[in-house]
Amino acid sequence: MLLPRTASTSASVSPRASYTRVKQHLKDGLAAGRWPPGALMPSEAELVAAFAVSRMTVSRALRELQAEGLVERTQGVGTFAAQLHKVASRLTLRDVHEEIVARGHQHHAVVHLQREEKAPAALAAQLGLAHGARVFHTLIVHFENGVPLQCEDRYVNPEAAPHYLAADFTLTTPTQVLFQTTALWRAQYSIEAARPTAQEARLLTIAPDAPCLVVVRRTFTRQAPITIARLVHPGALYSLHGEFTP
Amino acid sequence: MLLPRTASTSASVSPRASYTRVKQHLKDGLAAGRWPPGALMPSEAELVAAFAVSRMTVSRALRELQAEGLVERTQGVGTFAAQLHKVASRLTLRDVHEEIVARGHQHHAVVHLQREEKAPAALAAQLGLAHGARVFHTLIVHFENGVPLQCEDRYVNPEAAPHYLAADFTLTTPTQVLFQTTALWRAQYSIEAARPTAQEARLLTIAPDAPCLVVVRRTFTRQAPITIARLVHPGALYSLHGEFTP
DNA sequence: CGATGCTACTTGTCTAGACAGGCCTAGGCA
DNA sequence: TGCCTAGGCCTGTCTAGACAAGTAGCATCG
Repeated sequence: MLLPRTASTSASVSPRASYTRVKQHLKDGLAAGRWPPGALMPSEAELVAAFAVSRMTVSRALRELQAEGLVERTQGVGTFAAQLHKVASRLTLRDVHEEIVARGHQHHAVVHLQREEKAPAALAAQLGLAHGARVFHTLIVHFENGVPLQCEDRYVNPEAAPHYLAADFTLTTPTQVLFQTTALWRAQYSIEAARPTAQEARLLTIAPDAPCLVVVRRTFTRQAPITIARLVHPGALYSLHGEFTP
Repeated sequence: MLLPRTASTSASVSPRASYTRVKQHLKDGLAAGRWPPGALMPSEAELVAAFAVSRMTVSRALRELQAEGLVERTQGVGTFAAQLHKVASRLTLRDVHEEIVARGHQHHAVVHLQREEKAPAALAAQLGLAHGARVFHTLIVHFENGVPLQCEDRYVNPEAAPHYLAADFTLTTPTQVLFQTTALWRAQYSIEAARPTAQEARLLTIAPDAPCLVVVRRTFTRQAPITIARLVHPGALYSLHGEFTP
């Protein structure tokens, strides 16, 4: 059976993959408001007839739209246009070093602390360690083109990354070291605005009452916590950006 | 051909869907570090033999792992374990009202401004309007259990949502109105820490130098901008949270 | 009138093939 | 030695069917 190659709907490029054509047709309709949120969309059988392709092909197109959050499907009932705002905004956090390099700028780091400590009670509990256990502690300031951009205060579970302290953090970043040596399973984080501590203000050379963007990130293997990091950025210099397209 | 139903790998529940079993087996291996980032993973043919399923089935499993960012695939070469930190953290922004209700708290809003204005030059440019065109402007403070949580300063393109001003924003939120009446195509936003303006500090009843979390969000249909919103939250009360699991 | 079962329609999963096209390497040829 | 081609392996896409399982409406039976 020959491909129809009709380029029926949008006059733009028609990718050769059939499932892509079906997806694009449905996306176009959704963007044009042809199916308002909650409306019943064409069934697989109807799309099979309309596009002259096999059911596996339209099934794949619909399944991918479902994974992207654009449609909702219920077995025995049908496919429905989704409530878009539920997925409207997603944000990706990256490693500082990567971020700075991606902007084409220079990155360097100053290590203020790199040692083993006895964990305070609260921290030990968060890292799932025994009371009074020992933890690795690093305090590093990251610079973009010579300007302090991030103060990284990090505690690491020695069981998860026994050789963490051996790394040279002027050449690599804690994130890179930890991702190479541990198998990440789960990550949690919070983002908030706050004043820096006195020490952080000094290290970042900012005023003590300057607003800062504080990201606290916790990562875990499947069994145990790996690390807790507090990342403080001067509010005047740093912002997180994100974008979303269906 | 009968299903093997061997429950070979993990002793946990074995979902009946074959592609899920294949996926889970590979996820387990990745979580256990069997394939460090960049390592070559089993080919489709090997998995077909190992699981006694068809190639479409393992292909689906691998394609979904790729979509989740856990593996990278190259035609003619093979499938490789991904560098996890690139996808490690995603964050979802939600509508204030939904967020407060989801916490089981009371939400109410006070409308300080709801009118048509002549757009300043910079704003008109951002909304893709002619110089001196008219825009809709609302200024609303959202309360959680009586405490001011968000100051929402929003400009709306009248062409995208002609009836925006007719809504009663003590009963609904601008986000809800706009999502019901427009077809969203693209959203952009930035998050940063900053001081509030004098007016914002007064409306939120916080100190003028209190750190605030400021989210600026722009949304677009395929043709034109819909709205620009500045959402200001007291840093002491508000934080964004996110989680990631493979 | 109410409960029950039948039926049509829907999505979910799976198979056993097929062809296309990218990548790499071994072997042949100049 | 250097180039070049032919396989072999890999992923990417697709087909025409099949059975499973969930839903909703309708007809029938008690």
